[in-house]
Amino acid sequence: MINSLSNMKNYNEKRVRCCEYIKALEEERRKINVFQRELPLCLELVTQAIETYKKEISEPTMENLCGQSECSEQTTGECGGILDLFRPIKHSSTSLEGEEEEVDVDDEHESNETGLDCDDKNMKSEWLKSVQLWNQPDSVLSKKLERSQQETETVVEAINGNDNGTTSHQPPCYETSNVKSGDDKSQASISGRQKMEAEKDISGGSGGIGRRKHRRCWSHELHRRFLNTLKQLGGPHVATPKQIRELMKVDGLTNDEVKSHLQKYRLHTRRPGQTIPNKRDSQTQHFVVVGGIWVPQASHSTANAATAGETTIGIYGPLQSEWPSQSNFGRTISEERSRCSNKGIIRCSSPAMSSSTRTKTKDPKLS
DNA sequence: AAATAAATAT
DNA sequence: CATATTTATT
Repeated sequence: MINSLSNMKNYNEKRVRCCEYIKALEEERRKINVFQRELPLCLELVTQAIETYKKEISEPTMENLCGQSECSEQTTGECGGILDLFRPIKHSSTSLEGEEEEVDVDDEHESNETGLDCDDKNMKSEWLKSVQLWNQPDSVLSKKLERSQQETETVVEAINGNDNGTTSHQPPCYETSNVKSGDDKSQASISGRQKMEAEKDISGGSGGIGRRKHRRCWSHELHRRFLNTLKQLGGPHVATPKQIRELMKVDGLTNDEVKSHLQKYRLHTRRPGQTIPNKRDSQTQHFVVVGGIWVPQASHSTANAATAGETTIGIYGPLQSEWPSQSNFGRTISEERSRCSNKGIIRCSSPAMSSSTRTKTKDPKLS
């Protein structure tokens, strides 16, 4: 008797929780709806989850007796139900594809990113294209929900820049808002942000205008996209910031940001490793600096390859995963420059001439 | 305190 | 648009 009673009670409780959960899920779904295009699977997942739960509470058959399964353990994460849901659906992908642009040709290489790809892999066909990538509308900071949200969040964040949740180091990503050392969630982050903005008030004084722009965080995903775009445009040296930005179709991304990133990339992107074995050609080493990098003049296609962009991997090597972790750069370039002018070495920097050459009609191939 | 990503200035 | 310099963050 008692037993059944407590069971009953138990069940009711569960039911209530389920309802709450469903509600939360629905709300969630509303939010993701915006991303319909880019996160169709997420949407689907959530939808299915909702349906499932609804079904569950509408037909209270045996589980109440068994007293376990379903929502009960949502707290501990990985509510079995949901997970189960995930599995089957997950692979179903493929359903959507198509879409307008499929900028993503690529990937021959890259993405060794251990952890985070999985999902990424599946839906990577195309992610957002006109979605707000960063500055979350801050209005709604949903954090009421646990796991399920994290799933979606993870995806978004991957793009958005903060790759927490999944693996990943902690690359210097200091977007104004979140996650520093993993503690200041929710409220803290908000106040933090506000404070920051207040402090950001450079310009000294009165106006309050002229606060510095918030830093854009180039997440892996974003960078990946950047790279792809770059590739499409024919290499870092022929691609121009504007083109890149346009091709990337990432909402909110500005020319300047792209420009800056491109600059950094160009800087970094010339790893000395392996590019110039230079052991060959023991004679005088005639070097040409092409696009800022040293290159043995001897080789036939030198300029060709370089200017043509097109997989100048030999030279720009690391178009792949990441650019050389970090090392010296920067200062060296100017030094090199000056040196070459001094020594009288031929320097044919493509960008220089390209700027004049290329105007509307970009034709890098044509030297 | 050095290193570096990003913003801004030329 | 390319580079140089400054600023901000870790």
